[in-house]
Amino acid sequence: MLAVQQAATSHPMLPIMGRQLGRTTSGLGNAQSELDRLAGTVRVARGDTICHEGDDADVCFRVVAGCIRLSKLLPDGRRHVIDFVYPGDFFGLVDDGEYEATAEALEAGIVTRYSRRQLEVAAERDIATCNILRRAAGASLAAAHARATTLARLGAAERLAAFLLGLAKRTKGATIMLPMSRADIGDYLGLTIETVSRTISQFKARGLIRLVDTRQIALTNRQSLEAMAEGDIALAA
Amino acid sequence: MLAVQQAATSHPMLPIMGRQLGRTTSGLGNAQSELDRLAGTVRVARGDTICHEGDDADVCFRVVAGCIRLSKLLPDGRRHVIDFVYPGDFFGLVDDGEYEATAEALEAGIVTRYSRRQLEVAAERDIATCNILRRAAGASLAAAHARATTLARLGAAERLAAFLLGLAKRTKGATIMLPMSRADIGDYLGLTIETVSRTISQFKARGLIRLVDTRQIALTNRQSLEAMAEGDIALAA
DNA sequence: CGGTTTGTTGACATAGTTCAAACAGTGTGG
DNA sequence: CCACACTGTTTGAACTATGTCAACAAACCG
Repeated sequence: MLAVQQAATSHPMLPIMGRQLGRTTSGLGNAQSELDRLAGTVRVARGDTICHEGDDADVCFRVVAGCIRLSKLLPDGRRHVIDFVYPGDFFGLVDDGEYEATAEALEAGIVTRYSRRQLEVAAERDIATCNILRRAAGASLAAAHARATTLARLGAAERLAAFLLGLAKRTKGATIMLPMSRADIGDYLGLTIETVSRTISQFKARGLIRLVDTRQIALTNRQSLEAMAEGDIALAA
Repeated sequence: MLAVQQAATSHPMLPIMGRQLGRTTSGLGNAQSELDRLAGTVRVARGDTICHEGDDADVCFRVVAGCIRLSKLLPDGRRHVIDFVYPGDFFGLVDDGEYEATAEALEAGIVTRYSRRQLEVAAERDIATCNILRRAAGASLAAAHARATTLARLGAAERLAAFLLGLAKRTKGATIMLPMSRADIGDYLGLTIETVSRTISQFKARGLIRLVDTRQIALTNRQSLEAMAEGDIALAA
C-alpha cells in the first residue's frame, strides 16, 4: 500500500512510458550521473500501486528490481495491459501531465523515482539527458509498433509464443518465471484467460514447453516457438 | 517512381517513426530553423515508394502535403499498416539504421527530407532540436499505445468508428476523404477487407454515416460513433 | 482446515474470416 | 464511343478461432 504519490507542481510534457533502454544499460554515457542526481529510491511490495492512471504525473520511474505491470482501464471495464516493465526500463508518463496507465508491482522490487519537473528541466538544459530520454522514447516506440503488429495480425498461439520468447530473453535461467497471472497475460495479448490457458496446455501437449509449475515454464522446443512467432518483429532485437 | 533513396554513411540511433507533433505545429519554437536548415523538399506522386522496409535509413521525412502509408510485411506475406501519416507528421526510422516500414504515397504530396546523420548530429549538439525530437517521439509513443489498446480490446465496429473519428479530426470539411483503400484500412485495423466493407455498410444502414462515394464519407451521427469508439484513447486528444 | 483466488477444461455461441460471386468505377484500344 | 479488362468494393454463405458460460481442480491464505 506504499504511497509513491504526488507532491508538488506539474509540468508540461515529458514523454516517457514503457520499456526503454531495455537490457542495454549502455548509451547512458556520462549523463547517467545527471539522472542519478535526481533519483530517489523506493521499495515496493507485491501488489503495490506505484501510480494510478489519470493522476497528476509529478514523478516518473525506473525499475531497478522486480516486475511492474502497466495497465489501462477502458470505460466499460475491459482492461488492457500495456506492458510489463523490468529492471532498466523507465515508465511513468505521457503528454498532458497525467499518468497514462496504472503501475502495479507484480512482485517485491525497487524503483527509482525522478521528479518530472526536474527531469524536464534537466532535459531542456542538458543535452546528454535529453538524448538519453530521446533514445529511450525511440526504443519504446519501436517496441510499441511491434506490439501493435502482433496484436493486429497474429493468432493466439503466435502471440503466446512471441510473449514467451520475449520473456525468455529477459530471463537468465533456463526456465521462465511468470510474475503475472493468466489474466494479466490475456489482457496483455488481447486474449481471454481461457484462451491463454488452453494455448499453454496445447504447447505443453505438443512438447514445446514444460510447466515446472503454473508460474514457471521451460522452453523445450524454442525453434518451433520461434517459427510460430515469426512475424513478431520484437524478436529481432 | 521517384527515387528518394540512400546516399551516404549511416549513423546510430535517431528514433523517429510515425505520427508526431501531429496537427500541433506548435512546440517547434526557435529550433524550427535548425531543422529547416537540414531540410530538402521532395514531390511525390500517388503510389510512389518513399522508403522501403529494411533499407538503410539515411534520411528521414516529414509530410508537408498528402497522405503516406507506413506498412510492414510479415514473413508469411501478411501486411500490417502501422500508420497513415499526414502533414506535420514525421516518419522514417527506428533504431539500427534500417527503415522499420515501407512508406508509400497514397496521393500526390510533398515531403521534407532530413539527413539522419545531420539530424542526429544536430540533436546531439542542439538542445532545442533534441527536445523537439524527444517530444515528437513521446507523442508517437502515446499514439502507439492507444493503437495497441484499440487492437487488443476493441471489436470491428469499435475500431472502425475510432478510425473514422480519427480521420475526421484531421479533416477540415464535413466529409472525410479516404485516400486509402479498404485493404489498407483492414491492414491498419487488423481486419479483413470484407469486415471493413461490411461494417461500413452496417454504419450506413444504421444512419451513422453517409457515403458520398466509396472514398468519401460524411458522419451523420457522430455521437453514436463516439459512444462506440469509447475506449479508444486516441480520441481524447 | 474452510474459504477464496487462480488455473484448467469442456460445451456452446459468435464475431470475424474465408471462399466465392456479383457489381461498380476506370482506363484502354479498337 | 463502346466493349473489354482491371481493380476495388460489396454482399452472401459456410467455416473457424476465439469468446462466453460453467464446472471443477489446484494453489494460496488466513
